[in-house]
Amino acid sequence: MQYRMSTSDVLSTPGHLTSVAARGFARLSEARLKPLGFGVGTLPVLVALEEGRVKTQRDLARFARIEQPSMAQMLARMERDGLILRTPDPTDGRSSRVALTESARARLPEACAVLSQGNDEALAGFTETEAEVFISLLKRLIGNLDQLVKNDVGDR
Amino acid sequence: MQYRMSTSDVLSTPGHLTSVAARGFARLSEARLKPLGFGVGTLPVLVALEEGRVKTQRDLARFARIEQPSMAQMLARMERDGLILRTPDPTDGRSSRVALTESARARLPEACAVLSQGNDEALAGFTETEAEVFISLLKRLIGNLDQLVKNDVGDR
DNA sequence: TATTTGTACATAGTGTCCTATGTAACAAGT
DNA sequence: ACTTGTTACATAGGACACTATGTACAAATA
Repeated sequence: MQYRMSTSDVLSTPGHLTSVAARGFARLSEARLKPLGFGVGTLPVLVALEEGRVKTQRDLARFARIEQPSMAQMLARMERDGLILRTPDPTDGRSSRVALTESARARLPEACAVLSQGNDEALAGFTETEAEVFISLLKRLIGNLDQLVKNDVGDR
Repeated sequence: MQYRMSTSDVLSTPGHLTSVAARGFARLSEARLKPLGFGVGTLPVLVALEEGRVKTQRDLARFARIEQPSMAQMLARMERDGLILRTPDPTDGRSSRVALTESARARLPEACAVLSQGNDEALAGFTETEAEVFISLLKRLIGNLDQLVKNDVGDR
């Protein structure tokens, strides 16, 4: 389309704007979750584990949409911080079963409330429809990006 | 609003979705900029410097919307990689003037084209209006987040 | 059964961003 | 001129993500 990109343009790019928005969310959530002893990246893992449907590192990574090494590192931090426990899987010698600690389980509802609250505040001034449209467009965008990344990066 | 957050909910949260989208953009751009010798985070800096209006670390940080230490680290990497040069500011002993190297300036237009192309592809299937609406909602969201972060984190 | 292929995880190294804190230079007010 | 406050940057340390690569176990196949 446009082979030239000026100062004003870069800042209005979807790529840059989503980055700014994501970092805003992260900073806010970080600040609010810290008193509860959680980090931003841990929440998807905690919620997935709470229901007990997901137990392995592989499934957690797919659920949270991060790569396997990122999840490995995340679980290491979470284990260090007493949020999870890992026990060897009896049926598969390569794998571990991940479980929430009682302490983490106890604090989780509060964290979810805080996060939910933050999302609502971030959407202040949005009508119900606007919020829905925004989410729907975001999901379509993500679908496109998934395809592009798959082709470009040569994943899987 | 809702004090309970189930497995399905977390994934549809604006916070999580923007994070996924931002990482998708980053991975894609990363892969495409790498052959040109640029990283994702460098582009805002390069574009700002190209026009010559912004020269100091402080202004670059404000422009790219990252914190000062992040920009310091970024400039260090860019200097290491031969993208920029720093010369002491004659009028202010604390500050440095940052300038593009010729090599970086030469490769910049190609990088901008690549980035612009990626943004277009990410918006595939979006009507013109949808794209505009999306950007506009994103900006409003960012405005809200800025306020929230300012209050919560206690910036400045 | 032996070999090959695939899967789950670990490790190493890096990029990008953050907060917290220190230091040196400038600017203002007394 | 001197103190005080502000500003620009540096440094330390950590979170969270990625790619690239190695290893051990499982599954499939010859």
